[in-house]
Amino acid sequence: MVLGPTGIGKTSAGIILAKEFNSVIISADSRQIYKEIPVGTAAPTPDQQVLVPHYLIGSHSIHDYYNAFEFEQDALKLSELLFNIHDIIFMVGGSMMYIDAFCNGIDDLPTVDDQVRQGLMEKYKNEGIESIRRQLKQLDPDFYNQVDLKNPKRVIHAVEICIMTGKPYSQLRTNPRKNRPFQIIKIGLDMDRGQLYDRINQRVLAMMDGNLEKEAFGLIEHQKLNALNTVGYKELFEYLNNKISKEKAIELIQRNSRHYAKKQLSWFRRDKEINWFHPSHVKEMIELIKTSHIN
RNA sequence: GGUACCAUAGCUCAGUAGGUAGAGCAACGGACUGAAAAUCCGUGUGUCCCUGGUUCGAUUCCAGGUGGUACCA
Repeated sequence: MVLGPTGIGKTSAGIILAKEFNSVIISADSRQIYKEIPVGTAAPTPDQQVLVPHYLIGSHSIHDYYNAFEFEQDALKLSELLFNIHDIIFMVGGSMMYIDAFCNGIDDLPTVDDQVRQGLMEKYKNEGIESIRRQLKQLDPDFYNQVDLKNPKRVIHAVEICIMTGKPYSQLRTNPRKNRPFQIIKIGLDMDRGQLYDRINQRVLAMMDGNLEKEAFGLIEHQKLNALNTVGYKELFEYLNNKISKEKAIELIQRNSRHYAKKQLSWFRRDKEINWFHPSHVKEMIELIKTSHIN
């Protein structure tokens, strides 16, 4: 498992490692999985994918419904197949919740019906969060006491699950720690924060020199899709809708990418199983894999 | 060279009728169970340019210095 903040160089480090072990890569990236947005997500290029076979890159459409549970299922199925051929396989990505679902498992909850979600969204818009909170307090007082009541998504989702199952959401949250039939070695990539931010800022400029604007322009009719509520696209849609200048959009993409990197580091920091490396220290990573790998 | 104005947080700037200071942005820290590149919460981080003077006390007043800007030469 190679993880780390956006822009740190997971893709190239992962390719070097996978080549070294003559192996393959399963991506753990909630946005590179969509085939329509390779530029803004800095997905591995066709050239890179020739060097090492990649899975779950561009395998889905922005119109598909996808989530962490489905990722867990897809990635587990793939790994089962691939372990028949390879002794070691690599997972490379930075989507925290996807990685967590793959490593530790995630509760099997029903997919939320579109009508239920739409109905609650309407209620939220018209009556405000307080009304959803009251509903949650009634349906699941336990969860009401532990949830972040200021976070609409959390509150709404809990109510959704209560409605879908007819049971309190808190009863369905078992916080699983599933055992996997394979060993997981976690390699985290990190570097000086200022250098990382420089890399991120420059990568955004490189994307703009590339085809990011064209990519976003081509998707403008789908701008409401969740898959496009993504750094790089939401800002460009603002620009293409004449809400902000192009320069402002670029600044915002850079800033939001930095914020995202910080958030990823904040999440990964509390996982004590992660072995941290500078992205250039590939030899040390190989050494770690060789010494900790149990046949 | 002369005159005027300015110098406070990473940046742009407020302010203190003399009691060591605060906004916006940036930054930093955190939460996280099917939307997660999402969503949400928290935190001022400071030789108030330097050296003297007045004062119980100076970032604030005074003098000189340094740097910047504008105008005049």
